[in-house]
Amino acid sequence: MTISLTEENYIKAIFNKSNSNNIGVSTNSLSNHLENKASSVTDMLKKLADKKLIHYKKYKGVLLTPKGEKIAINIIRKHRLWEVFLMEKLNFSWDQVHDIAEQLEHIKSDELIKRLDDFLGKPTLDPHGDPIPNEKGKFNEIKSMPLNECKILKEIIFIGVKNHTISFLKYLTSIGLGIGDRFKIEAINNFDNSYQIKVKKNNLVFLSNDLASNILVKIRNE
Amino acid sequence: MTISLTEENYIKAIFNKSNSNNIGVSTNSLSNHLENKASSVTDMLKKLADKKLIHYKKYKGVLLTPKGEKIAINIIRKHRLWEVFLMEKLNFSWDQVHDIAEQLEHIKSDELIKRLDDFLGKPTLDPHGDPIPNEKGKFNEIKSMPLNECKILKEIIFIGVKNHTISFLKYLTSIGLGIGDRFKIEAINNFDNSYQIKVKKNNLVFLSNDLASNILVKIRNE
DNA sequence: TTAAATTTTTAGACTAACCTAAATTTATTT
DNA sequence: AAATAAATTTAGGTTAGTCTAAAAATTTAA
Repeated sequence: MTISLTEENYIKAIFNKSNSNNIGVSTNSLSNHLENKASSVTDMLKKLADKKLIHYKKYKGVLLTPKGEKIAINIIRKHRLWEVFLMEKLNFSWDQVHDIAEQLEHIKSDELIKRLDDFLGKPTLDPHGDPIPNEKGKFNEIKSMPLNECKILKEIIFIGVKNHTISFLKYLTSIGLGIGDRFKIEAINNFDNSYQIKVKKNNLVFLSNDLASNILVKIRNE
Repeated sequence: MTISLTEENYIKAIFNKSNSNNIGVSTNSLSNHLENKASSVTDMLKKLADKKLIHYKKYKGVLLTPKGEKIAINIIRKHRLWEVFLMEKLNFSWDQVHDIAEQLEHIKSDELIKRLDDFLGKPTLDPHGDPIPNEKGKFNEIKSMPLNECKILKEIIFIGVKNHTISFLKYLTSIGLGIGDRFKIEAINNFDNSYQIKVKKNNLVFLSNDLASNILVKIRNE
């Protein structure tokens, strides 16, 4: 069974919009995410259901079947491996890699991905701090938390972001924050729950609570 | 102006089928090459002509405009750079790279190709010995000749192939011949113009004249 | 140089993926 | 619980790229 590029994009969108609770993904949310009309989504959902890639009941939203999920995870694996390649080997900055990886993720060759994975040293995290599933589709979850859930003045490691927009990534770069960086929470302002942090030898940086909620961190030595 | 993947493949096909003489490429030869029907080719030729990518007169065959040629050469550049990547960095063998490069060549990002080129050390030949055009579309031609035009018993360097079929490439590999290898013409049999060559310390290898005509070589120290 | 063969184009259809507008179902208010 | 609003689906069209079958142009051969 062949899966078209468009079908792959729908499957990926359904995966990304799925919550851990088993609520079906709505037609409208897919339509927004894919930037097309709800009626187009309905058409495609019927097609994907025929192919047994999704569970679909009219008006009731949609969930991936195990088969569909396997495909989704494989696309994500490819996307993230290519992102690592683009940053580590071609020196792209982390805000440039997404659009290119969006194209590369559709290249069809299992052998290519196996060799790319080896070439990159079998990475488990992509440049945005997101986990890269292994060949079997297993994610190596690392326990992380949004920065705004840290209520103690401690040394922190920045391991990922929740918000993947380019403007956000550029902003982090501008204040000197990159994946893997260590920083210290110097103060938490109790009037608005904003943060003051110190990255290496840089000056204090002010982060709103909202901003902090989009930064994923791990507490050192844990 | 956006150019679809299908349009890119037609442009590439027209480029490949164009002779140095200015004879237009026929509808049928494109139809054979692209493995679709002549009527489909006609439809697409009209579209490409509207976009000023080809010169097309009904029943008279087709030639690329400078604009079309530029696009063709850029696709070829991308294809060959990816082939180098696949062989040099991912250790694919030369008979495996073509199909994957056929997909990668359509990835759209000038910045990606610039950086890939740097990463590979700005190569001028691909793994099949074909020249890689530079950013400006200029081919760095090297003078080569088919082996069957060498009539002297000399040291030779194998720099490319004319026949790119996988079976041929595999055959060459099986007799120990790879791009860049040096070998010596030990004998030319005048009854059938077949060749006997010696690759490094290997035994003598017999090559029919037909086979020799598909092997491109350069005479050493020239 | 006319007839036959071949090549190419036209005409009309099909599928995938999209659209708009209208109809239907589900959710929210009052 | 009925009325209204929102979400979703259906119906009918569009475009890109393909197809088959028939018509037209070109080439080859007698």
